[in-house]
Amino acid sequence: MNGKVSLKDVAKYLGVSTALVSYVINNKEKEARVSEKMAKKIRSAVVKLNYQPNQIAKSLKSGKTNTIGLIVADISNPFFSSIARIIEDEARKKGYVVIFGSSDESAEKSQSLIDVFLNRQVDAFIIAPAENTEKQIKALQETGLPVVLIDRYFPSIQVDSVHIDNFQAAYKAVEHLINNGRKKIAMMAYETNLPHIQERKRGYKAALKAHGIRFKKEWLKEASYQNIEKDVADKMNELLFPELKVDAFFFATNTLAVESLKIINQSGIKVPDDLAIIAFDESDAFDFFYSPLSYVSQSLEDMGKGALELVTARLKDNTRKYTNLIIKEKLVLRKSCGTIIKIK
Amino acid sequence: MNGKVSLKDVAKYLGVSTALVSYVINNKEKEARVSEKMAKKIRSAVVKLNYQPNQIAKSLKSGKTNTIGLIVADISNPFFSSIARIIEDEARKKGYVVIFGSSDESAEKSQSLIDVFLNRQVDAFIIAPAENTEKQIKALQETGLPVVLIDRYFPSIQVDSVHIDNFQAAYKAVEHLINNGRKKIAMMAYETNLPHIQERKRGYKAALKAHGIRFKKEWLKEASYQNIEKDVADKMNELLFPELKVDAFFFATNTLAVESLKIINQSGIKVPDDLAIIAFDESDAFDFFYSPLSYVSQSLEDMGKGALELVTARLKDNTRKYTNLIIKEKLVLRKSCGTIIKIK
DNA sequence: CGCTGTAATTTAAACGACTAAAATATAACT
DNA sequence: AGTTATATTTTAGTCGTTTAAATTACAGCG
Repeated sequence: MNGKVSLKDVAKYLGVSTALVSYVINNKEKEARVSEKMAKKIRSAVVKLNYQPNQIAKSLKSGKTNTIGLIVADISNPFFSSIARIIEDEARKKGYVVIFGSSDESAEKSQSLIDVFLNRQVDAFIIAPAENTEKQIKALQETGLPVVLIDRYFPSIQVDSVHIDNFQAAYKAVEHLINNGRKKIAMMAYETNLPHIQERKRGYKAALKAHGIRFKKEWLKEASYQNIEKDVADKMNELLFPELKVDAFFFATNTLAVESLKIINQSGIKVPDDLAIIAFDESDAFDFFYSPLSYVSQSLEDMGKGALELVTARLKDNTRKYTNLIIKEKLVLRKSCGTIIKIK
Repeated sequence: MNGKVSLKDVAKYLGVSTALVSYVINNKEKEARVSEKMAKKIRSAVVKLNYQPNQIAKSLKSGKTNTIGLIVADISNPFFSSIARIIEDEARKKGYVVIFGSSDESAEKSQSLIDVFLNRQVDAFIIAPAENTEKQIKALQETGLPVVLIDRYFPSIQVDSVHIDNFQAAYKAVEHLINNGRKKIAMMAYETNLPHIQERKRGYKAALKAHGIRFKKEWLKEASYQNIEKDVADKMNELLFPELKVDAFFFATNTLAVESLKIINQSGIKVPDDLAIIAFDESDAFDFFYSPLSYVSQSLEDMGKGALELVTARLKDNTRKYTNLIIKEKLVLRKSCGTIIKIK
């Protein structure tokens, strides 16, 4: 049946000890002073028997599984699956395998995933943390395992992370709307205390203020992650009906944007004439919306590669100081903002 | 540092043997006749010391890793990441963890992923197989591990699989175009011998034939996966310029459709007036294209759940006969086909 | 008190690899 | 031949768990 060939089988086949075979397989012949011809014999037996080392056994001995645990909000969201793809590629290049899980923005699921991965003895974690998981992350770090946060972060704890400057990105996006002559600018965000969203809100408000626009409470709409479809519809409608109360919209994430665009599409409102739009992240929907969306683009490649680098750096030296790798964002401008109205 | 508590630690703490602790932890007190009060003592020590079993060690002993290897063409494609999400959820419910990899439609990458996963001792494979990997799949099966193919399949080998009836789905899609009065219907497919694509082509041709339309070779366009952007652009242009040579298009996958829509968007061609469209799978792009696309929808939920069921069924009984689980597809009709012209 | 039967616990081997240390073989010198 | 040095190979313990088999403890009984 399961003709799994073990080290012992190879040794038995040749009538030698397993130690010899192990040395040769791991290219330790020099240190272990294995004779040339024995090494040759072993190598050919390994090929002939098609011996494949059992990683589980190796892991037990070495304490290393060469596995990275990846936790994101939802792997089916293209933003995360694209990152996952990059992390997967980079990880494999370095001999790692990735196991993944989706937290659905729930602290409980997050903890349960962490526990499962811990029991599986992953060597490191890459996490886009959910709300209220600071303590989890802190505790996880105290196990001594490398933990790298992506996309989101917690200023309150010392931990490696990769993310953009969300304040600045939001500021620039909103400023662009203002420079295009918009004065009543709404924002759709998540109802969350996650710092990256808070920063985006802060950037939004700061841009308004810097340009002498008085922020109005009713401009800032927040949807809950668990109930996004209904929430977005309700909140959007508050601003769109009975009459359009704003002249621009800033969407804090791609999902929020996509959901909102559905409402806008049904509403008869004209983008960018009646309403200018700028969003966060990317989506096929942004390209195919009748007035292609401007958006803040984050380099997922930089994020994924950065995360892997931080992981490997810490695996090498767990005493190094924590790094917040800030990747740069980019404003991609298209039709949805209208043309720039020069401000003298 | 890594204050990992082992069975032995718990045993030492209580001054008993590891066997006792193991029995209690695994709820084998009855069979092993562990005394009530010893069981209680052990349980509380386990809690107090926060003992977490080392899955690696368990796996070595049991030969089971409770891990499923998932191989798809590209995890960043929403079609696959959505399936991955469902498989992940189902797997975790059953105590499994998922490790994944993207083959990029390359037989070599596929083999290398299989090898990596084999060495990791995964308990089962779920694979959307790449072109020319029949032998790999066959060989993999011969190891005795459960293998379930999703989305794609190989009639030439006996293996569990979950997929739609691609012939029928394509047939119905194309027939719908014909019923809407279209007569010159093109298809964009992949340049591949993968049976599911072949079936879609066969369905396309059969539908034409059944309705008395003579298939023209130049209507069937094929793009290579590796060079999709350029290929799609070139092939589309052949049919769109200098003048539009067809009145409808059938796209064999979501990616092909999205790439093609980009060309159509630039071309000034009107959908559905000049050109009717029907596609496969789903995409945000289909919803936001100015003339929302009709498409063949596959239930990814059924596919993912079905795959897990086949896996677990075979884990239970490896002698059961192979099952091809055919899930049903659904034609979602929207603007891109125009209105139905009744055929008396 | 010695015997027996059952209850409770421990021992020890095993999973498959790695590796320090011990053992043996071979060669090189007196 | 005996000694020593060097080359080569084997032994045995370990990682953390499981579990069949062996051992020990204890209660009941004549």
